[in-house]
Formats: sequence, C-alpha cells, structure tokens
Amino acid sequence: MQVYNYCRKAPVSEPRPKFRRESATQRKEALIQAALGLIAEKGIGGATVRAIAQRADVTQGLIRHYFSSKEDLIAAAYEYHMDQMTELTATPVAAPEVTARQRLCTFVAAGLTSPVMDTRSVTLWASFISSLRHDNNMRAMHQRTYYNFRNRLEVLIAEALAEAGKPAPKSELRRMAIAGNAVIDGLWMEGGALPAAFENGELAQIGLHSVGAIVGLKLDQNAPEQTDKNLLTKEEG
Amino acid sequence: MQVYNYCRKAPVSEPRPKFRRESATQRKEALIQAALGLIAEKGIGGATVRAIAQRADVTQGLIRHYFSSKEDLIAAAYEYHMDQMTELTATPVAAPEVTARQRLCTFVAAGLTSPVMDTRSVTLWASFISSLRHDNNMRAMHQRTYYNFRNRLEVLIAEALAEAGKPAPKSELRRMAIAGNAVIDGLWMEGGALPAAFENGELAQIGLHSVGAIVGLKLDQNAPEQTDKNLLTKEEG
DNA sequence: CGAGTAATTATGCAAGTGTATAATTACTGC
DNA sequence: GCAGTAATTATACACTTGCATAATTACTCG
Repeated sequence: MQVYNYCRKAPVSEPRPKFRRESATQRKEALIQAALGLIAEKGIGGATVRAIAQRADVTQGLIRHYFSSKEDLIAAAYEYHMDQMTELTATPVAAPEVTARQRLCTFVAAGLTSPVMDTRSVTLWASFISSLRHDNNMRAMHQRTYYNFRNRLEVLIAEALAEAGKPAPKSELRRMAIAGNAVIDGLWMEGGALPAAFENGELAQIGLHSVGAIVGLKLDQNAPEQTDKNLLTKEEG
Repeated sequence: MQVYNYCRKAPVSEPRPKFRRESATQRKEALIQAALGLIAEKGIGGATVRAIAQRADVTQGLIRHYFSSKEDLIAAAYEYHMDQMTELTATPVAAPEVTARQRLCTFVAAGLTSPVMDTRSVTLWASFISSLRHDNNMRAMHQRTYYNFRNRLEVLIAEALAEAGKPAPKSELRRMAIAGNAVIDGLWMEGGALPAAFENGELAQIGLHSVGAIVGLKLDQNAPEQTDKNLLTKEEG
C-alpha cells in the first residue's frame, strides 16, 4: 500500500532507509510539539494518537514506546507548555544590574506581550485547566506551576517595595502577589481569547498600571501622552 | 433486554407508560444540564451523546430531535452556563436605594464567592474557552458574554466614581473596567482551580481591595483587624 | 372513543478510538 | 562485516463515537 521513494539516480541499488532512529529526547519533544499543536488548533478531541503520530512524522506505535499511554503524553505536554511559559515570562528579568522596580515592570510586561500572550497559549492552557477536576496528576502540576509563577512575582514585589523604602509585611506581600498574579492572568487570558478587542500594547500598559496600583508603586511612568487630570489621585511621595 | 417496572398492585392490567412526553423547554434544559454536569465532571470528552442521554433519562435519539447536532447542544449549554453566571453576579446589585459604591462592592464580592466561584464553574468555563480557536460560534458567544460582563462593571465603576466626586473620562473608565474585570476573572479562576490555596472569603476581600486600588476608591473598609501601618499609602482625600 | 401526529425509543452502521502484539529495520560494538 | 538489540513500523482487535432511519408510543383534538 505504502510507496517508498527510492533514489532516481541509482534505480536498482542503494535503497533509501525507510526511517531514521532519533534520540529519545528528540522524539519525545517532537511528539509533545505535535500534541500541543493539535490541541491548540483542534481542541483536546483533535489530539488523537493517529493525528499526533502523523504530525510528528512517525507511526502511532511509537507513542506507546515513549509514553506509557496517551494520557501520559498529554500530561507531559502540559508540563512542557507551562514551564516554557513561566520561563518566557521570568527569563527577561535576569539582568541583575537594573532596578528592582524595573525588573518587576519587565516581568509584568513580558507576561502580557507576545509570545507569552497569544491565542495559542491561552487555548492550550484552557484545555488543561478543564481537566483539573477529574485528573489528579494535572491538578498537582497546575498547583506547582501556579505557585512557581506567583512566588516569583512575590519576590519581585518585595524587592521593588524594599527598594522604594516601603517594605511590606509578609501577609501584605502574599495578598499583593495573589492580586497581581490575578490581574496578569486575567489580562493575559482576555488578550489571548479576544485579541481584536484591544490595541497593541494596551494590555501590557494596563497591567503595569494595575499592578502598580495594587502594590502602591507607579510602574507605568513612560506611558505616552496622558492628561494627568484624572489619573489615580495618589501622587504623594 | 430492558425491564420495565409494572405496578405491583395490579400485576395484570394497567401497564405503566414506558415514557412521558415533556415540553420542549423542559427536555432541552434537562439535556443541557446533563451535558454541563458531564463536561464539568469528566471533561469535554466525557460528554458523549450516550452519556448525556443517560444522565437526562432519555435515549440518545432524543438529542438529535431537539438539537441539530451534538455540537449544537454543547453550544447551547455554554450560552446557558455563561448567562447564568453573569446573572448570578449581577442580580444582587439590583437594589437601587443603596450607595453606588456599595453596589460595586456587591458585584465584585458576588463574583468571588460561591456559587459563582467554584471548581465546577471554572472547569466548565475552561472547557469552552479551549474551543475558541477552532469554533467561530463559540468565539462569538464568548465575545458577547465578555462584553456583557465588562460593560456592567464599567457602569458600576462610573457611578461609584461620580458619587464620590471623582468622575473619570471614558478612556479611563474603559481601562478600569478592563483591569477590574481581569482581577475578578483571575481571582475567580484561581479560587476555582485551587480552592485549598485560599482561606474562606480571602479572595473576595482581595478582590475588593484590588478593584479599589485600580479605580482609586477604598472598597474594603469593613475588613476585620488590619494594622493600618503598611496599607496602601494613598489615604489622601 | 378513536384516528392522527409528534415525541420518544429501538436498532443499525460506518468511521474512529486507544492499545496490544508481532514483524521489520536501522544502528552499535565487536 | 556481522550479530544483537533497541527503535520503528505494521497490523489487528475490541470498543466507542455521532448520526440516520425505522419502529413504537403517548398525548391531542374531533
């Protein structure tokens, strides 16, 4: 049934190999990427073993060779995606010489700009969230990635406040991190779900302004033309 | 194969009817509820026509009698769920004699307390969001429910600000509504996804505090014991 | 009470699902 | 170069899926 392409120059001898052996990590990654692409494009129902295998250019048996089940592959894909998103948001913060306040700004803005904020990421994330209720493994992984992100944010907030001479007690920091995380998540989600509803860079600016209001620091100072007539009425200090 | 229960008192005559004819709206609602329950408990993949029919106590053929396809039923279920959630959040605001500020508080708190904020609602919502990318119908419905919610919030914010003598221009109102909506969404989502991570009422309080910070009004005044030492440093006015 | 009709059930079907197992095939170390 | 082995393919199987169609059945209206 299946036709293999042989080399035209040597029609008789030298048959082209029918497949190549790749490293385990390479194959796993390819399968994960294929699964993520399908889930994002056609929903969780579109990620069948056959479709995943075809997109990864292998036969479906290979999935079970590298993952104990399809469910196992999906879980791995979730972990891969979430860790990548956290990393994409947190990495630009690495520069140690800049202000703590500036690092906080970078973090917030990175989470609300491409490639972190886009339809594909949001769709993927929602697919996984929807499985939280009936999948303990997914729930545990969600908890881990959530705390990971929130704790990073809390550290940045604490440092920025200390730098500004306004240190806050731990309970306040916790609350600020929860709220800040929520704004970022909410804006990120809406921006990904309805990209046409917002102008370019609008959500990042709103995010900076909002997180600033929540922690009590002005984070969006280099915003373009603004009539400071009706800005937030907290210009003290 | 299937056994029908006959009346024990009259074993020979009077055969009990094998089914009852219900009104279209009743049957549609039953099917929608069944679909929602299954999606919430077992994910979108658990909502098969057979499972839905069984949970609604009918045979599967009836689904196609009331909905043109399974996809059609799922879309109806989404609309039903989202409208109900918006209504549950917005209805308590109806009282016209109270302060505008108080109405805003009620709105925010209602969205961050049971029954609006719970795992079932969040799971359901995520299932639908995940289909936004490949389903135009779902996307249109999401847009409608999103703007519906956000516009209600914007009105409440505008009224509360006017009442406090701090009216804001339309562009500011838009931004406040977007940000406020985002905090509420984010907190709602996290509270539903990780209920154990927050204390009782904590998220509602954080929501009030955050929306207050965003719009420039103090909304969480009747919060219990708080050392006002390190509260937001904007106590002027 | 008795026909007509719409609601509901019963049944069947072709396609697709995840997984198991056996048959190939490419690479590795001697 | 050549055996051994692990990666990869090929194939089969039992089961589920959504949907269509025909057969029942409960209710309505005269």
